[in-house]
Amino acid sequence: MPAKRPPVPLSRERIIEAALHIADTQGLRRLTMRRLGDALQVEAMAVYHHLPRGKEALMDALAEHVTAVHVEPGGSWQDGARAWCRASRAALREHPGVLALALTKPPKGRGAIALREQTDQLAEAGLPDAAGAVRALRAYVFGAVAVEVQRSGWAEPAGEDGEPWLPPSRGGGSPDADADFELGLTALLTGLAAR
Amino acid sequence: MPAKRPPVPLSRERIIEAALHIADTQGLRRLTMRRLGDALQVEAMAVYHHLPRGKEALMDALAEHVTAVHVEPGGSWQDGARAWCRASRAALREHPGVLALALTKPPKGRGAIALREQTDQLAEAGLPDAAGAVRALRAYVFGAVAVEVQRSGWAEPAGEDGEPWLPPSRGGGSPDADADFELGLTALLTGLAAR
DNA sequence: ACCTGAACACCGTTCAAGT
DNA sequence: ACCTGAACACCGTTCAAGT
Repeated sequence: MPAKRPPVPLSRERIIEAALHIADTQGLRRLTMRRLGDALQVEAMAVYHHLPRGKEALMDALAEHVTAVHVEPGGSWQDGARAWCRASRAALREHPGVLALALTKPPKGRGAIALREQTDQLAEAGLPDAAGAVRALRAYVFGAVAVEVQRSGWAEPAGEDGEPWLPPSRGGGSPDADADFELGLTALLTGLAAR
Repeated sequence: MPAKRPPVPLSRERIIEAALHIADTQGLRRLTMRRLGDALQVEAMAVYHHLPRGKEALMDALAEHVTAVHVEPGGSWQDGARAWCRASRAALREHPGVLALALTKPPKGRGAIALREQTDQLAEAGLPDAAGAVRALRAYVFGAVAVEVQRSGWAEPAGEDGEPWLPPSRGGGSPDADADFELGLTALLTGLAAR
């Protein structure tokens, strides 16, 4: 006979993981404290012990999770910028259910830190206006992913009534979306170099 | 003594207008059928008569409102594209409360029509891959506005407890945001011409 | 320290009923 | 045709209580 209490205790990580799964799978509007509790085999109120500000804290944590991207420093600033943009795109695409939060919530916590880190790395690699560049790169990635995810048909009725959604394709994007992204990214880097 | 019934009858337009005001002013999460009813001096249930699919239809209508942008056809395709991007940016900036919907919901209804119209206008003006161009332009505008609105501090606690929010600045953006937008737009148009 | 149960105010939506 | 009132299932959050 199984124990009534969850075998592994609750944690911030497990809560976020479960929340991401619900959002990606059923949509943000169906991510509910009670449903989240169910998924974790716990009463909804247990979540408040790990995320004291409740649902608002959960939303912040989700945006942070998908937005706090790091890459190794080496190489030219172009290499660094390219790697960071690719990684950011991948992170956002992986969790379309919380894209609205990522595009909309101002960076906080680990997300804000990652931003400063990337700015420093680009400056270190010799780029003059690193802050402006990070702004432009972020805007590029945001726009590209927003259009990609819109076109992927995510966020639509999901068939008749809440049946789960299949990710657009395994391990990356459709080849033309990838090519578009790389093309625009190269153009943007050229533009930034000419500033 | 005032009449109990609203002097001017409910309509789709008035509902959308009131909903935009609530979303821009208090945030999307506080846009509630009941609050919407209050703002319109009507019971919440009256809204369903004008938007049969209820809140889902309301969300669609809001995204549509802020997304269905038209400009006059004349001039080079560059002129047309530039005008359309400026108008789209202005429309999105005007209603930061529903930006998440606009960036996230696939175009439907008048929004989808406006997209086709703009594609046709660019093709008519001599641009080879007009569909790809509209995709790129849309991505550019989306990303730019997302970063702008994030930086404007909208969507934050709004002070202590739900006090209203002041638009970033009257009649347009901060001058450097405008300059950044124009700079990137010019670069993008150059890139599209070289395809 | 960590989780539960009951409670409260609020939410979306339905449906029959009013005018 | 247009709106209301009452009702239902569900939601976020609190708080005292259990272990």
